[in-house]
Amino acid sequence: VARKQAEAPVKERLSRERIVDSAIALADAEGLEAVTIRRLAQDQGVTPMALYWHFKDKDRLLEGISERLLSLVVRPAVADRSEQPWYEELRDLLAALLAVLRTHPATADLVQQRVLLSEPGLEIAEHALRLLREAGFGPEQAAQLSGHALHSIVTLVTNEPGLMVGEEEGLREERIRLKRVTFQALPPQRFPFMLASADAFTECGNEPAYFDLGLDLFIAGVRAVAPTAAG
Amino acid sequence: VARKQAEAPVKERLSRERIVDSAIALADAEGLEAVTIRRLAQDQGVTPMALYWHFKDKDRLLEGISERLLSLVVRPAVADRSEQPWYEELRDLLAALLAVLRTHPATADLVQQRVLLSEPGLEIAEHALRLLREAGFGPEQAAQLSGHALHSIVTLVTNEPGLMVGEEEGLREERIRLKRVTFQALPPQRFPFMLASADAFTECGNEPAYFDLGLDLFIAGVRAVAPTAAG
DNA sequence: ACCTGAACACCGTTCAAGT
DNA sequence: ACCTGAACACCGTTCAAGT
Repeated sequence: VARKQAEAPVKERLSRERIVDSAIALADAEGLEAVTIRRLAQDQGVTPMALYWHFKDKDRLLEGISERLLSLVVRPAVADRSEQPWYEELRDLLAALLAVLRTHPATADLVQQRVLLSEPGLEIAEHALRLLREAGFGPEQAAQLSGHALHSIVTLVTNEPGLMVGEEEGLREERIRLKRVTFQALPPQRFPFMLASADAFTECGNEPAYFDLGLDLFIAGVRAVAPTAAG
Repeated sequence: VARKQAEAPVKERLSRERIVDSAIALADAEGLEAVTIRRLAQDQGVTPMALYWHFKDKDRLLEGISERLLSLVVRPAVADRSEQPWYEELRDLLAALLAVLRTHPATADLVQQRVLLSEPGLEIAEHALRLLREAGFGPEQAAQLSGHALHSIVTLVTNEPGLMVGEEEGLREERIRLKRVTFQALPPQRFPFMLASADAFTECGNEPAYFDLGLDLFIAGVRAVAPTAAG
């Protein structure tokens, strides 16, 4: 049997799994725009066209990434309704998704656009729909709200202030400083509230509070527009 | 003075305004991915590098598009608080933004990422912040919620079911039909709720209701998490 | 001030061919 | 079954040069 090489470009066999693995790692390290067919091939020590044997085209590869990440989501168990209302289970479901996406922020947008194209994504959607129907929403509203739920989570991850995936070491502080300076240069009489919030736009002071407010906002909204008094 | 040509590639002078005009028109017609430096140059009957005189790089051009669209937003007048609560004015503000973005759905994501980089964008943000502060939120929460507000609007526009920018004439029906078939092929015992919502995922039955629910959801959420009893 | 020409370093993808 | 080589039609961008 072939011995595993010690150094960088490990040359086992290529496979869908290996490609998706390295694609996610690359996105985490350098951002989604670094994930190109040619770059992945290079990292695997292989010709770009080799990837086309395993994926029809780049879009299918991105689908593969999305599927993998969604499969990592640990959905909450179906709760006993006498112990936990629908909106708490919904919050747990969204929190589970949030936990995965926070680990791979660069891929969040990717996942969002492809949830309904993979089994694990469909299962999450089905779960959300079930809870929303329980809340009294019709099929159309439940569909729309499940989409908004997903999008709220993605927004939280991708728009966290001060976060920027695939950034050079040490550049972060400089970028934040520069952004802060830009904001503070705004005319105070015209933009007093922007100035007051300048810090909050440039850096996330309190991560747990940030994510909690995001989840609360969505859950509170759904409960408020829910038809049943149960909400 | 030079007479205006009747036929397609109108050859007046190039300018930032003309470039932005044609970029928006192109995005509307064929989607944002069609908006390339080279394509824009070709449509203007000019060399690609000609554009670099007017814009430092493509990112600045996209900023120009964003600024233009945000300048089209007609913000509501500052209301008398005894007649209109803060959340109604906020809803009007978001509805004004929504109206513009619905006209150019392909550019919605673009605008979202660049609001704080243009004067008109900053004015909209300032307006939203003022209302949120009135509601009792602190600078950090107001900043975060203004971001969510914007993102909710963009989501509504870009994720409207059945909508897809820059699509060939007549391909829409075929694509929707195919999507519907895919959904209906799901195993009914595992995805009963997905099946029940299949139509809602593929096509928007009721546009006004769709947009109203989206706005209601956000406004209700903000009111619910607002610190003051006034909400 | 405004635009061109030629070149560079990238993309995704096809197609025929190798083993 | 799995991968390579060569080619095509695209990108954004730089740099020197023209008028």
